[in-house]
Formats: sequence, structure tokens, C-alpha cells
Amino acid sequence: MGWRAADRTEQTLKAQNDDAGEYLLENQVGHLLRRAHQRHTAIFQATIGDQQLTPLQFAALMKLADVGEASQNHLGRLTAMDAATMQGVIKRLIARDLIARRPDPDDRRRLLLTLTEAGVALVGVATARGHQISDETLDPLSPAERETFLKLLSRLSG
Amino acid sequence: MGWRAADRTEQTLKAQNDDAGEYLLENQVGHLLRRAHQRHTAIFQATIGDQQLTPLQFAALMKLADVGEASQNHLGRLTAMDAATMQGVIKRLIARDLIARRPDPDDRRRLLLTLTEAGVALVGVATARGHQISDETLDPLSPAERETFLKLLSRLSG
DNA sequence: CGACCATCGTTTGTGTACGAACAATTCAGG
DNA sequence: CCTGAATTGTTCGTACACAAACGATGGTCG
Repeated sequence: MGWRAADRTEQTLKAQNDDAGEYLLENQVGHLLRRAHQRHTAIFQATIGDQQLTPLQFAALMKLADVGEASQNHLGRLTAMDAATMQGVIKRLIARDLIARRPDPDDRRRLLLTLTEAGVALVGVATARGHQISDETLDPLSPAERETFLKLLSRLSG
Repeated sequence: MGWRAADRTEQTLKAQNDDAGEYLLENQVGHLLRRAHQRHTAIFQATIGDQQLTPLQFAALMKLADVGEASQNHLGRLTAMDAATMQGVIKRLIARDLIARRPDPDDRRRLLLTLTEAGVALVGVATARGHQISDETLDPLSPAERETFLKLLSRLSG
């Protein structure tokens, strides 16, 4: 049990995977996904301009601008948010008067969400920032690499 | 402004990026990273075997097994966790008697963390599961694609 | 020595994330 | 029609994630 090496980072992934006893956190997908996501949210917060606006709030706003109108659960599915998570996101967006909620006349269970004028205005301003954030997140990669990466990442998101 | 198309998903990324007014959530890195991370944690929870053990607790445990001993902040840096986040993770691991905490004789600010016997035993059992989780997460990709993806993802995690 | 500054661990507050349970409503099948 | 299953939104509890502020300790430099 004398291994407790310092520089196993230099092993190839293959060699590491062949050895069932080894587990280098730095090489695991989950850890890398988490760190990449951390880096992205840092870039988001530094670039979005609105200190109060979070990535999920932005996503909900943009998607609502896209579809025009949606119930909470439906918007949640479109943005990959849990119904309970959606609850908080919507609550904060309503508190800032960026979206409005009204009962669906055709289904009394549903609450239809729409952008307010302020919401539409914010989307207009923030769209460019959104592209900028995506660009900066992918900055370490060349254009060809970006395309490859996004294609592979999409397949891991299903 | 009559666009509110339903199937813009089929546009190429290039075409979408060229149009500053368009913002398709589904094609943004941040959203894809978030969804891939979601999928990974679902796989983790379904595979790790221990219902109480979370990805971060597992990471802290594995890294501690790797380095043998570390202060809270140091282990936090090794696992990319905030000091405040580390607080909660460590508290729960100590409550389950998987790690132990003792004052550093050389620096009275520090608390040295080590695995307990139960912690060592759990690491022994869970290492194989860890590899299995990484494998299953990367399952949609071919071996060559996995290598490419991990290489690119690493560069976005710095 | 003493002032200064960095680091360590802690707490508070806000915002995701999700499982689980719940009432109200809608829908499907008999 | 009407009973049971599914859906919608809500609440509760637990666990990340990070900014910000804090007291205590440690190191440095004049």
C-alpha cells in the first residue's frame, strides 16, 4: 500500500481506468462537469450585468420570450427545472415584476406565465450578454473544438 | 417579428450564432453543462449504493483517501469546494463517523481531517462504483469520443 | 517588538436542486 | 356517469454553492 504518489496526474486516462484500485478525482467526468459548470456560472455572474439575475432566472426568461406563454410545469420542462425549483425561480421573477401569472381559463389547475413589459425589455438587453457568456465560456477552445465539444456534450445531456 | 418558429432546433449552431437576435437555450454551453451535470448526479445516486452519500461527500472521501490527511480548506481546494460548502459536507461525514477531525499541533487554526476505519472501508467498496458511474455517464460516447470530450472538458474546467 | 496582512474555520443569507407528500383538478375507462 | 389514474401547483426537508462578514491565529517586515 505504498502508493500515495504525488504526480499520478500524468498517467494516461487509459492507464488509470485499467487500474480498478485507482480513482483520480481530477479525471472523473462528474468532477469536470461540476467544475466547468462552476466556471460558467462565475462568467455568467460577471457578465450578465444584472447582479440579481441568476442563470436559471435568465433561462426561464429567455425561454418564455421564446414560447410566448407557458404554464409553470411546462416552462419547467422546457428549461429542465424541477417543479419545486421552478416555484422559487418564478416567485423571484414575479417579485421583480419581470413575469406575470394568470389562471388558465381552459384548465383551472394551470397558471399561465408571460413576460411583463419590464421582462421583455430585460430580455432585449440581456440577449447579447447571453451570447457573450457562451462565447467566453468556450474561449479556451478553438472554433472547431467548440463545435466538437458542443456536439458531444449534447449527447451527454439527454 | 413574425418568427416564433417551432423547429429552429434544426438550425446549425453557426447560423444561430450569426443571428444576434436569436438565443436558443438548448444550444448554450451553460444549459448543456447543467443538464449533463444533472444526468450525472442522477446516475450517481442510482449507482453509488449508499442512499445517504452525495457526490460531494464521495469526492471529499476519495480525495482524503488519496492524500491521507488535509485541513478543511486544503481539502476544499483539492475538491473545488467553497469553505462554507465544505463546512456542511464535513459536518455530515463526521456525523456518519466516516472522517475524523483533530487540531493541527503545528497550526492552531487548522483542523486536520482523516478517514476513520469506516471511512476507509467505504472508500474500498465505493471505488468500483465510482468508475462505474463515470463509465455510465460517458456511455453515449465511443471510446475515442470519450477521450476527446474529457480533454476538451478539462480545458473548460480551469 | 509591533503593526500589518494573509489564512483558517465559522456563521448568515440567498439561490439552486430534488425527493416526497399534498389538495385540487382533469381525464380515461368501464 | 363515475371511479380511479394522471397532472398541476404547493410545501417541507435536505444538500450544494457562494458572497460576505467575523474572530482567531500565523507570518512578515520595518
